[in-house]
Amino acid sequence: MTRPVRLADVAREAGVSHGTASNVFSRPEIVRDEVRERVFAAAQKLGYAGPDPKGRLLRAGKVNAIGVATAEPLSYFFDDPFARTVMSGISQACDATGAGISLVSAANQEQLAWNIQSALVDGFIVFCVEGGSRLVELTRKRKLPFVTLDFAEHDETIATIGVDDVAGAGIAARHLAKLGHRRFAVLALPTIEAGYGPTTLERAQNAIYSGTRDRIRGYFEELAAHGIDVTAVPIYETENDEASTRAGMEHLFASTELPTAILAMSDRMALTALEWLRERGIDVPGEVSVVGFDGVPESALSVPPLTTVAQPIVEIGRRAVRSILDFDGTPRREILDIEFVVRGSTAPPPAGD
Amino acid sequence: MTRPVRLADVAREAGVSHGTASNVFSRPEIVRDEVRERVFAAAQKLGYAGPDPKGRLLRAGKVNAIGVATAEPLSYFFDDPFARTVMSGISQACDATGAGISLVSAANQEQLAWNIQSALVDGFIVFCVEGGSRLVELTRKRKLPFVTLDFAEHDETIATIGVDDVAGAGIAARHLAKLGHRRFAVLALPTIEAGYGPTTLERAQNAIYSGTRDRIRGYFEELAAHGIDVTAVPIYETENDEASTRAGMEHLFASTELPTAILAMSDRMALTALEWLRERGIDVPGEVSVVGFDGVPESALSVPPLTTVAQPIVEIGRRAVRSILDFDGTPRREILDIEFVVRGSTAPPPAGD
DNA sequence: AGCAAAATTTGAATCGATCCAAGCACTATG
DNA sequence: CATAGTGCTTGGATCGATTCAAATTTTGCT
Repeated sequence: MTRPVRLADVAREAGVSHGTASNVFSRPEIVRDEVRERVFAAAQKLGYAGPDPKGRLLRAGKVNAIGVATAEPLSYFFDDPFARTVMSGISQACDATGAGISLVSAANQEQLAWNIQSALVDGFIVFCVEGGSRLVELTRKRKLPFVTLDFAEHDETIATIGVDDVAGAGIAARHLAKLGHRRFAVLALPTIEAGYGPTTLERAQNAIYSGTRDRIRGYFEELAAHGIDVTAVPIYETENDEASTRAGMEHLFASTELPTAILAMSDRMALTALEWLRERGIDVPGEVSVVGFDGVPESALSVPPLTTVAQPIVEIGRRAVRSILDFDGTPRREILDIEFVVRGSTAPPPAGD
Repeated sequence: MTRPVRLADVAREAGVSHGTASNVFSRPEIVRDEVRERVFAAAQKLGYAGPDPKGRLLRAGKVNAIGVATAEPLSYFFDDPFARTVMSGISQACDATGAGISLVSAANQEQLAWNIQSALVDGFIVFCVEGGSRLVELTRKRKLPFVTLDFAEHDETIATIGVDDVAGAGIAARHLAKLGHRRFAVLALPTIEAGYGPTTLERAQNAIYSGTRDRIRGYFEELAAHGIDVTAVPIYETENDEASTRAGMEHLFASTELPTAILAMSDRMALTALEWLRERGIDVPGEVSVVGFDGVPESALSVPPLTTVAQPIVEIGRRAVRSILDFDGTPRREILDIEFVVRGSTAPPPAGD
């Protein structure tokens, strides 16, 4: 555990200047063969690990890595189906340019702020699922290029990539309404900082997360347009995980007026709902229809396969990387097309309903 | 797009030394209130983004990030179920200590070497699935703490965390043999650099990947012990992806002697096999039994749920991080216990078989 | 006011490399 | 033999911060 060998040590050992020693490693072709050998031999002898990237970095300026930040725990990137799929796209784009990926997150707020401040990256891709705006502020302070995902706050100074949530939610609601459904229930993404439980339309419309707000708006405008009594539609706000979604299903199916159609704001919730219904022997789509949102790969594999509002998730990831790498000083806002994918989880309501 | 503001600029603007300016940001409590305010004001005025981590890094020495390396494309971390689960464990341990995660990989060999050399990390966790030993050599050159996963080469100078592959594979084979199976087939992990197709026992026993070698050994020692004609057991080597596994199933089920038991060296292959069998209406476990290896979360969710040799995958990830963070100069080799999980994909062979 | 102790501030040194203008050695040319 | 040209090497400057011993200012006390 001795002091590590520096380039200067190697240079001294080889009897050359540090400039030449540096050249041996970074542009070997410009130094004389004999000298190069001598330096390599010295490096070998001293056990030199090669130019330390920490030193190089300061001079070079570029880290060659993209930071991906979220306010969730780090495992979010590997556990959440949507995040995972975006990361796939990010990976593809990074592989294509040889860039690395730095995952930045933390268990608590203070640590998160520090991690964002000290992350060695060339730019950030920010997942705005929770604690979005605070995270964005933290990131903005770094004065590096960054792009937000799912951050629909209309701020022209912030680059973002997303889809038209209002339109997407609208299509989902219209699909079910046209099939003849009249009794709806909504599984909503978080509207406030933390916690889950039944909520009201008014509260949902004032959600601090714009994605939640927009999807709510899309659902309800369309339902209203089809003459549904919007005030009677129960909304259950989850934390987009299994436990709170199951609690939501319990709640929605404990009422006297059972819903025949469920609008889930994420595939993750929709898939959990499907599972919950199957466990109780409630037939999907015979008795209840379910529509998801996102279009994660898993949605095609469930039984029955999920009807959902598919975002071009991988493409979102790819573009996010391009957006950082090609940043020209002016933040871009990209709205990508959604595709409504009708699969096996939706059908007309049971006869008589 | 002007030259970024440095701490020295702020110091000059505020009329203090750069030493004091530095203290304002890193130990604000030791500078006089009035001065602190003055420096903050100067920073504000100049649009200073805060101390640049690139500069700090050189002095501090520690990056506070763990590198995770593989020779696969970056998306491997998000697409492969085993990798994903290990990453979950790594995430947990990193969150617990506030460390970040740097994903290091590359599409081609040259780029990979460069990325390993220049990764800004405090240590490496190396996934040795493919190109293991080359990757290990590259990593070793950095002279940073590192730990390999799934690298059973018996080299005392290399830290590793894994399971007893021979024993695990043995249990799987014994389970099937005891159920009465006599006609086996093996879906093997890669034995050589690239490519897939039918292979021989001899070639598999000389696989360049020790994990493959050990599992083969475990399977065949146990089968031989149960009086099975080991030379008649077909082995198909895949690339552990869907396409090559499907090709393997086609091959194995094109023969005249249909197998009643499939030993898959990974859950990923086993799950694909299950799917392939279902598509063809071949009943599992009625007509064919399948045993996987790994114990990824998905294995519990398939229909039927998969009988498999479960590694403590998340724990492997957690320990890998601890192994880097607590590195004391001597590489540790940890062998964790496996657990054989019997689920619904195995049963006695059809009567008369 | 005078002096010691405590609290701040200073500025040079350091972290580990890369870059580049200038210098040197050697060869080719008139 | 002087001159220009080519090819390699040198060493100082720089990247952006932190650190720490020494200098300075402030505070506390008589």
